[in-house]
This record gives sequence, C-alpha cells and structure tokens, in this order.
Amino acid sequence: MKIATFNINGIKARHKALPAWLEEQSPDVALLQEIKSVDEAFPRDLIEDLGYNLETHGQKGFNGVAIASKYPLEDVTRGLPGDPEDVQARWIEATVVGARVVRVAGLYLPNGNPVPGPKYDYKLAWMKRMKARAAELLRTEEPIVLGGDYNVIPQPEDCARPAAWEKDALFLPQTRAAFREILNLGYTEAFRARVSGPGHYSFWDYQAGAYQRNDGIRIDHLLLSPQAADLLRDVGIDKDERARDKPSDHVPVWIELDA
DNA sequence: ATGGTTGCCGAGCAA
Repeated sequence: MKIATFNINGIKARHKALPAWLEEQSPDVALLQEIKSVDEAFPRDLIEDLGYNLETHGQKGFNGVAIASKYPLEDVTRGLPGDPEDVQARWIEATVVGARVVRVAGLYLPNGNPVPGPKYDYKLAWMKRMKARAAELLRTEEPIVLGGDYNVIPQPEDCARPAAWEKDALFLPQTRAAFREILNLGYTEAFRARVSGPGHYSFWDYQAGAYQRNDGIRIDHLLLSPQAADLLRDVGIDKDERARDKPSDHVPVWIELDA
C-alpha cells in the first residue's frame, strides 16, 4: 500500500497537476492539505474519475484537508479533538481497508508565524492536542500513519540555510521539541528511517528561484506507529513535481507499506 | 531592510 502526503496549495489551481501526479505515481492513498475549498465546491470528479474514494474536510479560502483512496475508507472523522472552539479544518482520519487495515490521519499543522504572537501560541496548543490524539491512537496497537504538512523542520540538515530559519516558527527549538514529543510517544518518522543526510526537501518557496537553487525545507512528514513501521518497505519524495507547470510549492512525500 | 510569488477571491491575508 502506497501512502502519500501532498500539500496541494489549492485544489482549483491544481486541477491539472494533481490528477497528472495521481495517474503517474498511482498512490493507493493520498493525504491532501490546503485544499482551500469548502466541501460543496470541491471538484470531486478530478479525483473520483481516476478510481479514488474521496473524503474532504474543507473550509472557505484557507486550510482544508482530504483523503483520496483506491481502497474503501471507513470510520471517517473530521477535526482534531481537544478544542470545540477550533473551527480550522486541519485534521481528518479514516480507516483504509486494504490487504491490511491501516488508520490514517491527514493533517495540516499551523504555520505559527509571526513569532511571538497568537498564531504561534495556536501552533503550540495544536501540537499539544495532536500529541494527545497520537497517544490515543497508539493504544489501539494497529498500524497508524500520521501524514501531512507538519510545518516543522526537524533538524538543521532538513533545510538548505538553517541560519535563515533560526527565528522562524517552523524551526524554533520549542517547535522542534514539541515535534519530538510526538515522535517519542513511539512513532517513527518514515523518511529518516530510510534516508540520511542533507539536501532532501519537500517545500520550496515560490519566490526568488528557491527551487532552482534547491533552497528548500523538509516539512512534510509521515509518522508511523510501531505496527506500521514493521510494514515499511520504501520511502520517497516526488521532487520533480515542483518542476511541473503550475506546481504547488510542496511536493508529495510517500511510503510503501506491506499492507 | 525590502521585496521577491502564489492562491484564495475580488481586498488584503496567509504562506
């Protein structure tokens, strides 16, 4: 079972690039972020016509997450538990019924800039809520995949110019510590389980020719429960997607599971 | 230091 995460930065603007990628790479499950659409306006045909089931959790203008799957999706839930006041669409869960059953969560973790301020406070509070949900999911002892745009640069080697990110919400020590707290519950960050060293990124800014200079950051991650980590066969980043016509500023990151 | 770009949607905000 191939599971990918992809921040598409707007479903309407990606009406060509997203179906092209789905056709070429054929992930079984695609966790999509920043759909930037309400559910009623989502062009479902773009995805359903390729043989995918689709579950969306949208919001007007901003945010929004979705799950596309060639396998049936069951027990879909929307929204990150822990704050009934939070109306931002950043979390969706579903059970994928493949050869094995895998519980997946698609997430769009808050950016948090500028620091300090309410947006950074919201980011840290959101990560605390995510930690609680991640711990709860572990107790099921099932294969679990938490995939999405984490807006976290885990290590200096995960960005081309660490000095430029020193005071940024994506790279502050407090942000990285909150990310490690989730990992230390018992999750494995899939990419780093298989690939070491610098130069591997999942996002390049649209500005100043960042992609051409490979001035990127690695902020899209797939976290695996122990039972999912046992099934890990391969990982990858579809870097070439960033060179496509009308690309997202992120590229897909994927895993292949024995499931 | 500023501005550089894109997407939402039709003015700025978010990233």
